[in-house]
Amino acid sequence: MLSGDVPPNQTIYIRNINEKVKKDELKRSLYALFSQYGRILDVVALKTAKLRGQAWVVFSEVTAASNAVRQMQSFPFYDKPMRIQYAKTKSDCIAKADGTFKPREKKKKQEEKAERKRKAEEPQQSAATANGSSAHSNGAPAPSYRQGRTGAQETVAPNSILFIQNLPYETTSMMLQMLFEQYPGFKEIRMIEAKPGIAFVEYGDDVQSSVAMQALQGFKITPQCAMTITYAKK
DNA sequence: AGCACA
Repeated sequence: MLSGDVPPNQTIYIRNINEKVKKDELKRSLYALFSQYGRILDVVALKTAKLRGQAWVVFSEVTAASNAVRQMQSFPFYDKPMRIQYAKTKSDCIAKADGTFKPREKKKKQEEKAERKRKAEEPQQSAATANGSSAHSNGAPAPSYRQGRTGAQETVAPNSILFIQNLPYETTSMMLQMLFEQYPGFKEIRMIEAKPGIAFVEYGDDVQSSVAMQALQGFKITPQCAMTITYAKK
Protein backbone atom coordinates (compact mmCIF):
# COMPACT_ATOMS: atom_id res chain seq x y z
CA MET A 1 0.00 0.00 0.00
CA LEU A 2 1.73 3.01 -1.23
CA SER A 3 -0.50 5.41 0.61
CA GLY A 4 1.11 5.40 4.00
CA ASP A 5 0.25 1.75 4.58
CA VAL A 6 -3.29 2.50 5.60
CA PRO A 7 -5.74 0.03 4.11
CA PRO A 8 -8.37 1.30 1.68
CA ASN A 9 -11.24 3.20 3.17
CA GLN A 10 -14.06 5.07 1.57
CA THR A 11 -12.90 8.13 3.43
CA ILE A 12 -9.74 9.92 2.44
CA TYR A 13 -7.56 11.85 4.83
CA ILE A 14 -5.90 14.96 3.46
CA ARG A 15 -3.09 16.86 5.10
CA ASN A 16 -0.80 19.71 4.15
CA ILE A 17 -3.78 21.92 3.45
CA ASN A 18 -3.17 25.65 3.44
CA GLU A 19 -4.32 26.76 6.88
CA LYS A 20 -5.29 30.21 5.76
CA VAL A 21 -8.40 29.08 4.01
CA LYS A 22 -11.55 29.36 6.02
CA LYS A 23 -13.34 26.24 7.04
CA ASP A 24 -16.48 26.66 5.01
CA GLU A 25 -14.65 27.64 1.89
CA LEU A 26 -12.31 24.73 2.40
CA LYS A 27 -15.18 22.30 2.63
CA ARG A 28 -16.81 23.68 -0.45
CA SER A 29 -13.62 23.54 -2.43
CA LEU A 30 -12.89 20.01 -1.38
CA TYR A 31 -16.40 19.05 -2.25
CA ALA A 32 -16.10 20.65 -5.65
CA LEU A 33 -12.71 19.21 -6.36
CA PHE A 34 -13.44 15.65 -5.28
CA SER A 35 -17.00 15.17 -6.41
CA GLN A 36 -15.66 14.26 -9.83
CA TYR A 37 -14.59 10.92 -8.34
CA GLY A 38 -17.95 9.92 -6.99
CA ARG A 39 -20.70 10.74 -4.59
CA ILE A 40 -19.48 12.55 -1.51
CA LEU A 41 -21.35 11.85 1.68
CA ASP A 42 -19.54 14.23 3.96
CA VAL A 43 -16.60 16.57 4.25
CA VAL A 44 -15.09 17.09 7.68
CA ALA A 45 -12.67 19.86 8.50
CA LEU A 46 -11.83 21.36 11.86
CA LYS A 47 -9.60 24.26 12.68
CA THR A 48 -8.54 23.20 16.15
CA ALA A 49 -4.85 23.32 16.96
CA LYS A 50 -4.49 19.65 16.35
CA LEU A 51 -6.63 19.35 13.27
CA ARG A 52 -6.05 22.40 11.16
CA GLY A 53 -4.55 21.78 7.79
CA GLN A 54 -6.35 18.46 7.52
CA ALA A 55 -9.67 17.23 6.22
CA TRP A 56 -11.66 14.12 5.50
CA VAL A 57 -13.74 13.49 2.45
CA VAL A 58 -16.19 10.64 2.71
CA PHE A 59 -17.16 8.86 -0.48
CA SER A 60 -20.00 6.44 -0.95
CA GLU A 61 -17.62 4.00 -2.64
CA VAL A 62 -14.12 2.83 -1.82
CA THR A 63 -13.23 2.85 -5.52
CA ALA A 64 -13.95 6.55 -5.67
CA ALA A 65 -11.65 7.11 -2.72
CA SER A 66 -8.96 5.04 -4.38
CA ASN A 67 -9.09 7.08 -7.55
CA ALA A 68 -9.01 10.26 -5.55
CA VAL A 69 -5.98 9.14 -3.56
CA ARG A 70 -4.08 8.33 -6.71
CA GLN A 71 -5.14 11.05 -9.04
CA MET A 72 -5.24 13.98 -6.68
CA GLN A 73 -2.05 13.08 -4.88
CA SER A 74 0.12 16.22 -4.64
CA PHE A 75 -2.47 18.32 -6.37
CA PRO A 76 -1.60 21.99 -5.73
CA PHE A 77 -4.49 23.09 -3.59
CA TYR A 78 -4.31 26.71 -2.50
CA ASP A 79 -0.63 26.59 -3.38
CA LYS A 80 0.22 23.54 -1.33
CA PRO A 81 0.45 19.99 -2.59
CA MET A 82 -2.23 17.84 -1.03
CA ARG A 83 -1.05 14.74 0.78
CA ILE A 84 -3.76 12.16 0.59
CA GLN A 85 -4.15 8.83 2.34
CA TYR A 86 -7.02 6.62 3.28
CA ALA A 87 -8.53 7.51 6.62
CA LYS A 88 -7.57 5.23 9.46
CA THR A 89 -11.08 4.67 10.71
CA LYS A 90 -14.61 4.58 9.46
CA SER A 91 -16.40 7.90 9.35
CA ASP A 92 -19.35 8.42 11.63
CA CYS A 93 -21.68 9.11 8.75
CA ILE A 94 -20.82 5.68 7.34
CA ALA A 95 -21.23 3.96 10.64
CA LYS A 96 -24.56 5.66 11.10
CA ALA A 97 -25.67 4.49 7.70
CA ASP A 98 -24.64 0.88 8.23
CA GLY A 99 -25.92 0.71 11.77
CA THR A 100 -22.58 0.24 13.51
CA PHE A 101 -22.38 3.70 14.93
CA LYS A 102 -21.75 3.94 18.64
CA PRO A 103 -21.32 7.29 20.29
CA ARG A 104 -17.57 7.35 20.93
CA GLU A 105 -15.97 6.91 24.31
CA LYS A 106 -15.07 10.08 26.04
CA LYS A 107 -11.52 11.05 25.33
CA LYS A 108 -11.01 14.16 27.38
CA LYS A 109 -12.47 15.19 30.67
CA GLN A 110 -13.53 18.53 29.23
CA GLU A 111 -15.79 16.82 26.78
CA GLU A 112 -17.46 14.68 29.35
CA LYS A 113 -19.81 17.29 30.60
CA ALA A 114 -21.06 17.84 27.11
CA GLU A 115 -21.59 14.10 26.86
CA ARG A 116 -23.38 14.01 30.17
CA LYS A 117 -25.71 16.78 29.19
CA ARG A 118 -26.55 14.99 25.97
CA LYS A 119 -27.19 11.73 27.82
CA ALA A 120 -29.54 13.46 30.21
CA GLU A 121 -32.10 14.37 27.63
CA GLU A 122 -31.53 11.47 25.29
CA PRO A 123 -35.10 10.28 24.68
CA GLN A 124 -35.20 6.96 22.86
CA GLN A 125 -33.46 5.70 19.79
CA SER A 126 -36.30 5.63 17.33
CA ALA A 127 -35.06 2.42 15.80
CA ALA A 128 -36.04 3.49 12.34
CA THR A 129 -32.95 4.99 10.86
CA ALA A 130 -34.53 5.64 7.51
CA ASN A 131 -33.13 3.63 4.67
CA GLY A 132 -31.68 6.21 2.36
CA SER A 133 -28.62 7.50 4.19
CA SER A 134 -29.18 11.19 3.91
CA ALA A 135 -25.99 12.66 2.65
CA HIS A 136 -24.65 16.16 2.82
CA SER A 137 -24.17 17.37 6.27
CA ASN A 138 -21.89 20.04 4.87
CA GLY A 139 -23.22 23.23 3.46
CA ALA A 140 -22.25 22.40 -0.07
CA PRO A 141 -24.80 22.97 -2.77
CA ALA A 142 -26.85 19.94 -3.65
CA PRO A 143 -25.07 18.42 -6.58
CA SER A 144 -26.91 17.19 -9.58
CA TYR A 145 -25.64 13.76 -10.41
CA ARG A 146 -27.10 13.67 -13.84
CA GLN A 147 -24.89 10.82 -14.91
CA GLY A 148 -24.09 8.31 -12.24
CA ARG A 149 -20.38 8.36 -11.70
CA THR A 150 -18.91 5.01 -11.03
CA GLY A 151 -15.44 6.10 -10.11
CA ALA A 152 -14.10 4.74 -13.34
CA GLN A 153 -10.76 5.79 -14.72
CA GLU A 154 -12.10 8.34 -17.15
CA THR A 155 -11.73 11.32 -14.88
CA VAL A 156 -9.87 14.20 -16.46
CA ALA A 157 -7.27 16.06 -14.44
CA PRO A 158 -8.52 19.31 -12.97
CA ASN A 159 -8.00 22.37 -15.10
CA SER A 160 -8.74 26.04 -14.65
CA ILE A 161 -10.56 25.86 -17.98
CA LEU A 162 -13.94 24.18 -18.15
CA PHE A 163 -15.41 22.50 -21.18
CA ILE A 164 -19.17 22.94 -21.52
CA GLN A 165 -21.26 20.68 -23.70
CA ASN A 166 -24.89 20.22 -24.63
CA LEU A 167 -25.74 23.87 -24.79
CA PRO A 168 -28.86 24.80 -26.74
CA TYR A 169 -28.21 26.27 -30.15
CA GLU A 170 -29.30 29.74 -29.15
CA THR A 171 -26.82 30.08 -26.29
CA THR A 172 -24.74 33.24 -26.39
CA SER A 173 -21.55 34.00 -24.57
CA MET A 174 -23.35 36.75 -22.68
CA MET A 175 -25.76 34.19 -21.32
CA LEU A 176 -22.94 32.00 -20.23
CA GLN A 177 -21.09 34.90 -18.74
CA MET A 178 -24.02 35.82 -16.53
CA LEU A 179 -24.05 32.29 -15.29
CA PHE A 180 -20.36 31.69 -14.76
CA GLU A 181 -19.23 35.08 -13.56
CA GLN A 182 -21.09 34.50 -10.32
CA TYR A 183 -18.22 32.32 -9.19
CA PRO A 184 -14.92 33.74 -8.03
CA GLY A 185 -11.97 33.75 -10.37
CA PHE A 186 -14.03 33.97 -13.53
CA LYS A 187 -12.00 35.17 -16.51
CA GLU A 188 -13.74 34.59 -19.80
CA ILE A 189 -16.07 32.61 -21.98
CA ARG A 190 -14.88 31.29 -25.30
CA MET A 191 -17.28 29.98 -27.90
CA ILE A 192 -16.44 28.71 -31.32
CA GLU A 193 -18.64 29.90 -34.15
CA ALA A 194 -18.15 26.74 -36.10
CA LYS A 195 -19.08 24.53 -33.18
CA PRO A 196 -22.43 25.27 -31.62
CA GLY A 197 -23.33 23.59 -28.37
CA ILE A 198 -20.00 23.89 -26.66
CA ALA A 199 -17.99 26.54 -24.86
CA PHE A 200 -14.88 27.00 -22.78
CA VAL A 201 -14.91 28.92 -19.54
CA GLU A 202 -11.72 30.03 -17.94
CA TYR A 203 -11.06 30.67 -14.26
CA GLY A 204 -8.02 31.79 -12.36
CA ASP A 205 -7.22 28.36 -11.05
CA ASP A 206 -8.44 24.80 -10.75
CA VAL A 207 -10.11 25.28 -7.43
CA GLN A 208 -12.19 28.15 -8.67
CA SER A 209 -13.15 26.31 -11.83
CA SER A 210 -14.09 23.29 -9.74
CA VAL A 211 -16.41 25.31 -7.56
CA ALA A 212 -18.16 26.68 -10.62
CA MET A 213 -18.35 23.22 -12.17
CA GLN A 214 -19.93 21.79 -9.11
CA ALA A 215 -22.40 24.63 -8.82
CA LEU A 216 -23.52 24.66 -12.43
CA GLN A 217 -23.24 21.03 -13.40
CA GLY A 218 -26.40 20.00 -15.20
CA PHE A 219 -27.73 23.54 -15.32
CA LYS A 220 -30.52 23.89 -17.85
CA ILE A 221 -30.57 26.87 -20.12
CA THR A 222 -33.61 25.34 -21.74
CA PRO A 223 -35.64 22.50 -20.23
CA GLN A 224 -34.23 20.03 -22.73
CA CYS A 225 -30.58 20.91 -22.40
CA ALA A 226 -28.78 20.16 -19.19
CA MET A 227 -25.22 21.32 -19.66
CA THR A 228 -22.37 18.95 -19.07
CA ILE A 229 -19.27 20.43 -17.55
CA THR A 230 -15.89 18.76 -17.50
CA TYR A 231 -12.37 20.03 -17.25
CA ALA A 232 -10.86 20.97 -20.57
CA LYS A 233 -8.07 18.72 -21.69
CA LYS A 234 -4.66 20.15 -21.07
C1' DA B 1 3.33 15.62 10.97
C1' DG B 2 -0.85 15.99 13.19
C1' DC B 3 -6.89 10.72 11.96
C1' DA B 4 -12.45 13.52 13.26
C1' DC B 5 -17.11 13.47 13.17
C1' DA B 6 -19.75 20.84 17.11
